[in-house]
Amino acid sequence: MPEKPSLDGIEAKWVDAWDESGVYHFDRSRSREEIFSIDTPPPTVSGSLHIGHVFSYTHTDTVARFQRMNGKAVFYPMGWDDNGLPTERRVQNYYGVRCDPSIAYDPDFTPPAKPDAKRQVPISRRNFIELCDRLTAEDEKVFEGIWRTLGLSVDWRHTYATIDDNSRAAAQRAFLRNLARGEAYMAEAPTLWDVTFRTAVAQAELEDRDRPSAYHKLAFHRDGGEPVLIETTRPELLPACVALVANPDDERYQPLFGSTVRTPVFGVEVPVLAHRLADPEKGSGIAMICTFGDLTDVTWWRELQLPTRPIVGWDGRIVADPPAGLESEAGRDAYATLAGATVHTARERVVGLLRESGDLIGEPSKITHPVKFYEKGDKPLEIVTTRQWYIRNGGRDAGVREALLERGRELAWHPAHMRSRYEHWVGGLNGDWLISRQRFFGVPFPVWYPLDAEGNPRYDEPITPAESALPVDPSSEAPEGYTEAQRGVPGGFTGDPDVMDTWATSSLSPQIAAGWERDPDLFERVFPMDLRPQGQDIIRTWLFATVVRSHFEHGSLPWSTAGISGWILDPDRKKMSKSKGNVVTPIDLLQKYSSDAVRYWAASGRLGTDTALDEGQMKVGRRLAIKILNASKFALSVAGETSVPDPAAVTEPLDRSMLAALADVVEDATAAFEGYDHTRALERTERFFWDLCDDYLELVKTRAYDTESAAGASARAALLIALSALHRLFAPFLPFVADEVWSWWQDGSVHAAAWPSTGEFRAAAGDGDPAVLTATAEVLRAVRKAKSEAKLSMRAEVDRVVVRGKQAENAGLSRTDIAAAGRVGELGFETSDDAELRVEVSLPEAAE
RNA sequence: GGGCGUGUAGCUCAGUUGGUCAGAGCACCCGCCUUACAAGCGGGCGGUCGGAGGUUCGAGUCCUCUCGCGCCCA
Repeated sequence: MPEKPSLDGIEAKWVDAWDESGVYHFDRSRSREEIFSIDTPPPTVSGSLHIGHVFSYTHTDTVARFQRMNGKAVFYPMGWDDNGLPTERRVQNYYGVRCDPSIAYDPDFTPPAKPDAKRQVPISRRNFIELCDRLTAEDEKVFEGIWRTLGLSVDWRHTYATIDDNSRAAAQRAFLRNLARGEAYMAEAPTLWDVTFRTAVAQAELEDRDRPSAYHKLAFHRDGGEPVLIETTRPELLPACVALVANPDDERYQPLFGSTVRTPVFGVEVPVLAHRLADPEKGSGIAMICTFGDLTDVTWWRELQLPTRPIVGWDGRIVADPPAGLESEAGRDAYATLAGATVHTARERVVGLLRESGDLIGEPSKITHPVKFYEKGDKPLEIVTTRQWYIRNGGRDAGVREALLERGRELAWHPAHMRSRYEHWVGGLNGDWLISRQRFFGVPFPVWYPLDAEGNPRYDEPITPAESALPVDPSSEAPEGYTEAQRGVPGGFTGDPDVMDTWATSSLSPQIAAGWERDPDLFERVFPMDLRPQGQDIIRTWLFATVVRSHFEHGSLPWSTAGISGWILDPDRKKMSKSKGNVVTPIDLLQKYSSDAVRYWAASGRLGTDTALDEGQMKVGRRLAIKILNASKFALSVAGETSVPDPAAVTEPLDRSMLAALADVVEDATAAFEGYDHTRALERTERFFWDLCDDYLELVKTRAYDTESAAGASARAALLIALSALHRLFAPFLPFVADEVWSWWQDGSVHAAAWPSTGEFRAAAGDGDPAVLTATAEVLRAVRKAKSEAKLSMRAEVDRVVVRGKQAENAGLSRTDIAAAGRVGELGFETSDDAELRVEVSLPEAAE
């Protein structure tokens, strides 16, 4: 026990000690009932950890530590999400390379010594992935160091990365099984498309942003009648117009239904149709349908069975050839002026053409409206018809949707109201999950296509590998029965060029961590997992996708409980996010206040509750940690460092009272943890501890020094029992200081000790009544108050104290302690019917 | 526009199923070197619970409306 306990260096000391002792190692010999498994969120390693990570990962760690002490073997792995676009960018910049899937693998490749971002060296996908592996391995070390410093009780032998061999194999295996069962399919369909990244994006990655735009009023012509006026924000899509549409109940347009009109400038004849989604209140009540301006166009196109006349290409530019149906010479000439232009330029040109022809009615009226963006993109999404892979998710199938909603109801949510986010998302899906991305760094689809005699891929006859061959890279490996020489030649084969969406891999995190099909023994023991901790922002993505995969593959939930952490708000109560630039990194805070202190702040935030970054709370945590050091040192120095206190020695009513109160705290804290309310467990423990220091410790100080009497032995035994409980109760929250003080008088780590059981303390408390301590402390407080008001030292003598009221008897049970702690000469107790305890304090004449 | 959440002392937050529920910590003020802790200890000031109705013997605690804030979805 140190002379002057301190928090300095406590993190390094215990991080090393825990690593050496392996106290957090998962014991895989235990059966499923004795295991608590956690599907830890894999943080994105291409970014940096921020204080929000510390917040939610601390929540999980308190649960892990509680469960471990509660007798469970805790399976607590850590993953790194290095798969996807953010890493792709980071590797490009870091090494000065870029991925070109057409290049062959070079086993001897070394990256440029001096990376030049402007002259990136093209390399094969396999080389690129190797660099990703190399860089992320370094990044992961940094992350692991921070997590260890924070005190996460992860078993560092169980880590995975979403791009490593096991993850790629798992993602490909799951996909092949989805494919075999018909849960995955390829389709050529209108797809939301980011023109910057030139990739498809999924519904879950969309984001609405308000953008300035303008309604343009256009005149469509018809033979022998007034022109039909429509309003559109996208006049450049006029050549892609396939119909006009109005609401079937709209009397203004009923006469036109079934007739045709001609588009201005381009002179294409299109039908006027009726559809319920046409809003009579919007604009003129009649709209043009283009292929494709927005998702409503896609609905109309599908339901009204309209032709496809796309004009926007993968690069976001107007394609060279005019669409079918645009046949007039004037129309083709007009179109020629648009070919190759960006959407923006095309709009200006079409408006110009409309002005010339007189078909633009009035001036465009400016508006602001929400436009769909890829969440990582900065140009509006276009809709392009492409061939993509999908996984069914209930977006087009009521049966699957209902089954997934039922899974959501099976899951225990903390807090419970988070379930509604899941339900709304699942209920609002409007299509299946698009999982293919036209990117390089990700898990490739394990699929090849035979080429016919003309060299065209036979998409309907995909070639798949055996599961034992996984992971495969179809861009650098030939399928079974083919040689590399047959790649890309007629009669040969071609690899699927796409990679899977990151979520298609991370949605398998429980399977990846649990050794699905790789370590069946482990899988049996930990899956389905107990807890999925995560943020509320990714319920619709990560949580939902994980449920989908598990539902199809295992016919079960992937875990029984979801614990959803809230946001971290900056001091101005704004959500902390990279894009807002208000992100705080944790390192400085950990150093300034200590890891325990930062954890204290984090643990003060309940699941699902947004919490402000509050250094004041960290200060409080630091003080608590220091107080635990000091109080423990004091108690141990008075009571001796006997590691096995004798409950039978606790005979004094005050001591038994304290232990009875402690038993209540243990009961409460245990129940709170079991209900995923870690904050309540902390609050109860902390409250008890401060009261113990302020009142009980002061009351028994003198008595505890008395080594002659049974009363002294009673105090010392009670102190040790309380200390033993408190060290363990604080362990999930303040693991460093808890193990430090535990080590002063106990063998082994507190983190391997048994969680305090209520019975243990009820037995020691015997007939103890918490009211005794409460009443006694109240008397002591009254004495202090009198001294404080008289501006006296707490050591000042008191002539006489008289206590009256119902509780006087309780307080009287510890009269010698009151006399000693308050330095009271004469002490009188009068039990009366007064509910209130009244304390009269007579100070020496001189002081009054 | 819809959904979910939230609004309690200057600040950060507790307040189970309606009846000592008006609390804690921080901050502030006044004291105290009391041999575990002065990065300590003791004491005190401070809000009628966003607003308006309603149910009830009784409502931060239930209902309705309303205002503000956050997030998600349109």
